[in-house]
Amino acid sequence: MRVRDFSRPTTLNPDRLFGQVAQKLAVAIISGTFKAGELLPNEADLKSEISVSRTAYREAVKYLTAKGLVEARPKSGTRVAPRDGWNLLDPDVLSWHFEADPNEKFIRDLFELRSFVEPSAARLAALRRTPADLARIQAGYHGMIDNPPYAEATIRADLAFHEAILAAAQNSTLQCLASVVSATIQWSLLLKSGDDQGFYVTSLFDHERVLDAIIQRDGDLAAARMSALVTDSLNTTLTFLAWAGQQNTPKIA
Amino acid sequence: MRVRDFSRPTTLNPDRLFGQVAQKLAVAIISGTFKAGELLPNEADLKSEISVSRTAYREAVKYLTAKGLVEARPKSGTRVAPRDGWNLLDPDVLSWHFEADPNEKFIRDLFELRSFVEPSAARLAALRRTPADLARIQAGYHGMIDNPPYAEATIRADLAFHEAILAAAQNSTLQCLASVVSATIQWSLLLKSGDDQGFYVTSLFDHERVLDAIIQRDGDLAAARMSALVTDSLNTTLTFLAWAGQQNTPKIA
DNA sequence: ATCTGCGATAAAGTCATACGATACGGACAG
DNA sequence: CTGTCCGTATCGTATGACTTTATCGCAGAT
Repeated sequence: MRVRDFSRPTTLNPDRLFGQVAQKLAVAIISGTFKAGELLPNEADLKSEISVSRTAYREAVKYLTAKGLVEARPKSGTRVAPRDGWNLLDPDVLSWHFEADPNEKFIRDLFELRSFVEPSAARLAALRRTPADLARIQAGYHGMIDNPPYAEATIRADLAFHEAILAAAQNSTLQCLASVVSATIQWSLLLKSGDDQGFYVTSLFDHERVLDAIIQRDGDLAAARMSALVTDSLNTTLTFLAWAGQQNTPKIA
Repeated sequence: MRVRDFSRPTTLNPDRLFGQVAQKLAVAIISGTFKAGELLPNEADLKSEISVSRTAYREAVKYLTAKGLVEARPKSGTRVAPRDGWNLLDPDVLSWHFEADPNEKFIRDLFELRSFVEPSAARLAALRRTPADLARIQAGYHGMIDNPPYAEATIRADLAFHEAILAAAQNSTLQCLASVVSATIQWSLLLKSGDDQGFYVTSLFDHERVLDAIIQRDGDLAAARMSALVTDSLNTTLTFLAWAGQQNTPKIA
């Protein structure tokens, strides 16, 4: 399931060697290749898998430790942490999920969280937006309608639209959830690519209505419309997930 | 402002050397000792501050990199990242904030986010709770009323109460926000310690009403009552913040 | 036979050193 | 004053040795 990831820059640098190792390990953990037990014998993996120095390996492990994926203890080895210890909201962790098979439960959870947060964020954005904020939001919207459906530029504009709304809410912690919103958007676009155009025009209309409410500075309206947008997005995504679930073996965690 | 931190176990191990270095650096960054520019000359800090090997130092930096606090570039040095790049929702990052002076804007932001998320979580908890979930929630509540006000056991029970509700919502991403809820609770308890008892009984009553709604499996009621609980908690905290702001110099970022 | 305690051991943690890559900045020449 | 070049500072990576720690097994005692 290797797919294009349009996430805003994560903290991990894939150019660096340790970054590649971290990514490789992380994807293996998230995919379930490594369960929640003991894992990779340090030196063995070091020498065999990819010839990499202990330094690079250890720094990769530290990176994963910081995100709660693994926990290393002096004697028992480096274990994969239980899933409820992972920082699922971390941009890197979210991004790594795109490299693994879609986890329906997880995607539903993300949408659910988004449905709690983003309408409220839209309300605040309508009330607190600065002229610069509004310009960013409008730029995102225009980027969506000025580009062909499902084009990379369109997706980027979509993400920019939602990020701009979160930024306009003037709440630093809400901005940290931008990666959650980005992730759900990307999942929905990815999963329903090649689908009919009905969903697409609906989505555009939903965005326009949100933008309109924010322009009017109508908080409640913005929240309601953003709520509708998220619901629509979720429904189309679920439609595909249900369809895909019937196709092959439904391996839902 | 060093205070007792009752957070659930973070991923950082303070027993390890690199963990102490990471904590030290992180607090310095969050406190604003290091701004968003160049920072600590590697070797100089290495040799002077605390005699620590390059390995420990580098792994500490990698840990902070993973949380978005710093970004190291091959030549220009290790810079402190701009604040909007920090993973403010990370348990460690939240925890480190307790070591710095209270940042009113940040605390307000945390409460705002909590007010968006926790009522919805309470609604789900009322609808999806298992018997085990309910037992956990009730255990938390009883821990609050069976212990003296502001005792450590009471605070732990308070945190457990809210964590149990988040867990009962059966949404893994909501559980990741438990640290946000914990942080706001601790800020409110910390800031208004030594205050009058009125707030305390109000808080207990708020909790009881939430529990009652969850027992009744009334989602809307649970959401409304949790919303009231958060509002009350925020108001008492703001009361103190405003009062404290008049006392000494209001250095609010 | 079960429990207790101590030591061997394995793995992570830490330290020291070395070399390579790179970007910043200053020196020198035009 | 400007442009080029080289030195240097700093991070990235590699390697080897030593230390700390916690687990496991063995031995002894109850």
